[in-house]
Amino acid sequence: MRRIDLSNFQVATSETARDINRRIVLNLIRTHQPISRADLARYSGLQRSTVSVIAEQLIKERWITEGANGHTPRGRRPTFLHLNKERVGIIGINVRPILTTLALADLDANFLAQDSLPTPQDPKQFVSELVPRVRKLMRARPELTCEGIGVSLPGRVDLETKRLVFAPNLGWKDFDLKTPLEKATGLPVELENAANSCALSEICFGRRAEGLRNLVVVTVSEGIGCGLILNHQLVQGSTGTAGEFGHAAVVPDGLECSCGNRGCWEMYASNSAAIRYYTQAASPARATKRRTQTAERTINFEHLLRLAEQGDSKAVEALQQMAKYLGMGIAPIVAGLAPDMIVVVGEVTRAWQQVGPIIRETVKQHSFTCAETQIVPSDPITQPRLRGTIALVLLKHFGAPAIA
Amino acid sequence: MRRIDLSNFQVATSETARDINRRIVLNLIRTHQPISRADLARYSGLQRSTVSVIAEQLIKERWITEGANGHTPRGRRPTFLHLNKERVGIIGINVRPILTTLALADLDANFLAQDSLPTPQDPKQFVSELVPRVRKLMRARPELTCEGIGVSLPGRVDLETKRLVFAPNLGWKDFDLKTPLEKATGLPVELENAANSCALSEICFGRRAEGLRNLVVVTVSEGIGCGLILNHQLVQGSTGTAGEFGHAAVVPDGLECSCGNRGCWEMYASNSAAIRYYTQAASPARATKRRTQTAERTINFEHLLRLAEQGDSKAVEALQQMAKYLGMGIAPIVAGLAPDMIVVVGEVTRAWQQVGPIIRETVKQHSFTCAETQIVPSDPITQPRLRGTIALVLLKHFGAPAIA
DNA sequence: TGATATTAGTTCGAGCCTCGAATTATATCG
DNA sequence: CGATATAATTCGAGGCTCGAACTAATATCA
Repeated sequence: MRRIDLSNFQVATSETARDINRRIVLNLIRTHQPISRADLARYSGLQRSTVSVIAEQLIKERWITEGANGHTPRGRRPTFLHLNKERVGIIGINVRPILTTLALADLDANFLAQDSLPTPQDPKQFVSELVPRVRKLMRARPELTCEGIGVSLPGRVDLETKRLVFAPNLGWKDFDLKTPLEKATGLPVELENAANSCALSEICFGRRAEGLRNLVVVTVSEGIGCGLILNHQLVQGSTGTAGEFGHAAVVPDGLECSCGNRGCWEMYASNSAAIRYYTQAASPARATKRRTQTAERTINFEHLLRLAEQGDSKAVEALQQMAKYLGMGIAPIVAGLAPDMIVVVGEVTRAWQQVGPIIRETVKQHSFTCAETQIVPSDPITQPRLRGTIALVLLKHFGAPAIA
Repeated sequence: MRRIDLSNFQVATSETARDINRRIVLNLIRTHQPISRADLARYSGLQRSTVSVIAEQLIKERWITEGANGHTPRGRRPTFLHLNKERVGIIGINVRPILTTLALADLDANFLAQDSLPTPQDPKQFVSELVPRVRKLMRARPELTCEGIGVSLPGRVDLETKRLVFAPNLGWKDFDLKTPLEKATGLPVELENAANSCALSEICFGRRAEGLRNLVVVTVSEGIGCGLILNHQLVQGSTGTAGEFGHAAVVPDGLECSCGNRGCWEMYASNSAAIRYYTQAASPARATKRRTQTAERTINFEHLLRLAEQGDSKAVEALQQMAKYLGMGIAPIVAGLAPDMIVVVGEVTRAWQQVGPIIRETVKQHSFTCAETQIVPSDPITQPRLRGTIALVLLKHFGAPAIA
C-alpha cells in the first residue's frame, strides 16, 4: 500500500480509466502476442466491448495491428492482435568509458541497427560526435516514428536537474547531457545509471526476471554498482544515488577507496580487485600498492579470464577470491532487501561455473535468509545495459500510469 | 515509473476516477484541516463542482463533517471541512516480548483509550487474553465504528499466508494470529513487523518525516530491525523478510549470532551489545562469553542509560561503542538506499546528545554520499510502534488506490 | 444440406465520472 | 445601496465501462 505523495500527485480525469486499461491491454498484448480480443478480455477482466474499443484505438494510433486468424475447436475464428513493429523506434545509447554503443530498437526491444564509437574524453565533443550517429540510426528505418532516446551511463544522474553528477570512470563532472541531445534531435531523452538500466532490462525483457516484484542487479566491472527494483519500481533514492552498495564497507579499515571510505566492496570484488589478487599471487614479493597499480596496466580482466579458462591456478584463485567477496557483499543485500532474484552482470559471468557456486555458498553462509533469493548471471547476449535504455523509454507507454 | 504487475493488477472501472480523487481529497483534508471546498479545489486541481460532490459523499458516509465558517477578506465565507473524529475507531496492538500495549485511536491517530497486558509465552493464551481487552476498548467509545485492527510484531510475517514466521524474541514459531483475532472480533486484522510499523508511523504522522519519499527506520532494542519506505511504499521483500540488515555482517568472522551468521550488526550495536561492552569494561578479567551472558541478567539497558546519565565513564564508553557500530551499520544503508532520512527508534535515543553525533560522524566517514540523509531520533512520546498499527489500517482508506 | 451449438466481435443504452459555464449565496467596501 | 469578490451548487456535455442484445463465422451432427 502506497502513501499518496501530496507534493506531487495526479488527480483522475474522465480519461484516466481509459489510460489505465489501455496500458494494461498494451502490456497483455506485448507479453501474450499474438492474442485475440476475447482472450484479452479474459486475461484482463474487462468486458469484450471495452477491449474492442481500446483495441480499435490502439490500431488507429498504430501501436498494434491485426494479424492472421487463430483457431478454435468451434465457433468464429479470433483475429489476432500483436504489437506493430513498423510503428515505433527507440534509440538506445550505452555510454561506457572506452566504447559507446548505440542502437535503434523496435517495440519488442529487438535491435534493428547498431553502431558504436570510442568515447571521447570531453563530454561536449561526445555530444557532437554522437548526434550525427543518432540521426543516421533514425534514417536507417525512416518509416519508424522515434519515440525517444534512452541513455545508460556509468555514473549517477541527479533526479531533479537530470545532470550527470558523478561519473569517475568517465572523468566527466556535472555535465548536462540531456538538454543538448534533446535540442539536437528533437526527441525526449531519458538518462539512467547503467546498473539501473540493467535492472529495468531484466524486469521488462529478462527471461527469468521478467515481472518480478523485487530484483537486484549487481554490475561488476572496474567498480560495482547496483540497480534496485523494489515493488516493481526502480529505487533511485532521494537524489538519484541509491544503489551505491559498491561503496559499502566489507572489510573494516580495509583498503582505501577513491571515494574516501575504507574497505569498500568494490575494492575487493571488482574486476580490478581480481587483477590485484592475481598480480599479488604472481609476484608476492613486489606486491606493494605502487607495483599493483602498474601491473594492472599490463594484465586486464579479459586476459585473466582467459588464463583461468586455460586452467591457470593463480588466475582461478584470483577469481575465487573475487567470488567470495562478491558473495560477502551480496549477503547484506539479500538480508536487507530479500529480493526474489539477484542478477550479476559483467565479464565475470563468463566464469560463472566457477564463480557462481562460490557466490551462492558465501551468501548462504553470511546471510540470514537467502533460501528464496536466486542468484543468477545475466546473459550478455541480451546486452542488458543497452536494452535497458529501451525499457527506459518504453515504460512511458507501458508502465503504470502516474496516478494519485 | 512502475512496471505493471501482470500477475496481480486491477483494471479501471467507471468508479475508479472517483476512488482516486476521493482519496486525494481525504488526504488533503487530513493534512490541511480545517479546509474549505474552494481551497481543496485549488490544492487538488479538481473543479470546485467535483470537490463538492466528493465532499457531499464523504459527509454522507460520515468520514468528514462541516465545521465553523472561515474568514475571507471579501466574499462569501467558506465552510470548513475536517475529519470526523466521531466516526471511525481503529484498534492498535503493539506486541513486545514482555509487555503488549493496545489502544483505540481516532481518524487523526490520536489515542482515545489505552490498555496493556504482560505478553504470555503461549500464543494461544495470548489470543484468549487479548480478545476481551480489544472488546473492552471498542466499548470505551461505542459511537465509533471500528474499521480494523493493526498489529505490530517483533518478528516477520509471511506475505502470503500472513502467518508469523519468525519471532525469536517472543519464542513463537509459525503462528497464525490473524485468523483467530478476526474470528473473535469480526474486524479485519493487519499484521506487520515492528520496524515496518514505525516506518509507516513516521511517514504518515511523523513531524519531520511525514510524506518523505524514502525513509529508513532503524529499531534498536535487543536486536536491530529496519523498516524501509522507498518510493512512498513499504518494502517487504519477496516473502516479507526485507529489512533484516540487523543480520548483515559488520565484522567479518566476528561474534556468532543466533541466526547462524558471524559478526552481525545487531551483535555489535544492539542494547545487548552495549551491556556486553559495559560488563567487559567493568570486569575485563572475567569477560568470557559465559560470564557476559550471566551479567546481562544483572544489569539491563535501562540501568546502563541511567549510569551514563550520571556520568559513569564506563557506561558512557559502552554507549559510544554502540553508537560507533550503529553508524557503521547505517553507513551501507545510506550508501545503498540514499534515503531522505533515517529515524532511529529505541531506548538509546534517550542518550541522543551523546550517541547522535557519533552515529552521524561514523556514517559520514564510512559512506560515500550521506550529505542529503538526515539521521534523527524518533520521539518516543509519539509511540511509533503503536501508532504505526493505526497507519496500517488507515492506509486502506488514505493510501493510493490499487490500480494497474 | 441445413439446423444447432459455440465462439468472436460489435452495437448501443444505462450509469458513473469530471469538466466548465452559469447560477445562487454571502461577504466587504465605498 | 450597489459594486465587487469569493464560496458553493446546478446542470448539461462528453468520456468511460458495463452488460445485454446482436451480428459474424465456424464446427458438428442429423
